[in-house]
Amino acid sequence: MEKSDNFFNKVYTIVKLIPYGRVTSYGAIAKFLGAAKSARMVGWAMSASHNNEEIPAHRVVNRNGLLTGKNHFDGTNLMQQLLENEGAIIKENKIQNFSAIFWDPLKELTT
DNA sequence: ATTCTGACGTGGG
DNA sequence: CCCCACGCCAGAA
Repeated sequence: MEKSDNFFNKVYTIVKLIPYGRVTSYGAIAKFLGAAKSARMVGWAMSASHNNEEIPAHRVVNRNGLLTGKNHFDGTNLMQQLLENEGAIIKENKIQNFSAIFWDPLKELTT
């Protein structure tokens, strides 16, 4: 049934490529896929990733470094704990050192 | 078909 | 950095 969900596959690939202790934003992935205007679709695909393989969705946050999707995880602060476990500083669902651990596929993945 | 909402982004203040 | 308004694409009611 893999009609043309190529978009999803790409998102999963990028997220799975995110190194340990690193995070990226939906917009960065969306732009990398050429759908910068559809950053929402990235998050939408992420919701589907929940049913797919083990995708480190906790490493994907919005451009503000805010854990917008933490509400979609199993627990209440599961996403935050995972990120903190990787060395991220989170306060009130916000990554303090976001700019420090930010991983841009357009910059790091492509050269 | 119409309307709302949503794991978002950008621009202006 | 935070808040407000608008734009975008897709799915659900």
